[in-house]
Amino acid sequence: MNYWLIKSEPDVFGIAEMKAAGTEPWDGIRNYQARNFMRDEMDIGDLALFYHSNTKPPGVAGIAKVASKPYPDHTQFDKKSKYYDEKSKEDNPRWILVDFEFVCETPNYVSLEDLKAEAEGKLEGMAVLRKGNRLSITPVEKKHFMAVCKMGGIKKPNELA
DNA sequence: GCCAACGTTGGC
DNA sequence: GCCAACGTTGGC
Repeated sequence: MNYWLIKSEPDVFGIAEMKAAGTEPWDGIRNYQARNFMRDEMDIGDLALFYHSNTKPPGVAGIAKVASKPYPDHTQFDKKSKYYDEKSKEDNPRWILVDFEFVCETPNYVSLEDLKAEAEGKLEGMAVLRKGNRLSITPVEKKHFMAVCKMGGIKKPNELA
């Protein structure tokens, strides 16, 4: 069981859309490190902090969980998609994703500012707090995941899975 | 809208 | 395989 943080822009696909969709292929990831996490390290049932980026204020808005094994991102073959990748071949797809399933919204929104306030406390070392971090998927330590859940008002994060 | 950080591309 | 140019992310 691993824990993650996934970023999404709420103007494009936020926790509300995630809730409405139920399950959603996490497509459009075009970064090898992020792809490798999905392809190599995620398992069904892994939990993720759903983070709103590029918004005011940025922060954790909910929880999602991995709902599929890794499989090719169909948008890479779709010429009409902005994620189309002409260098990717169907018999050797470059971009791999997993589905995420809505779990819950956090009763309290945990802003980046709130997270930063614990950067030298209970969230010390958390990837999203490191300067210059742009990675859209990062691993999260269990203790950090639990701490963020508590900050978000989730009383029993152990029972989410 | 700015810009720092940093990943990717492509010439050599 | 180096590295300059370029593009993107994402906080501010």
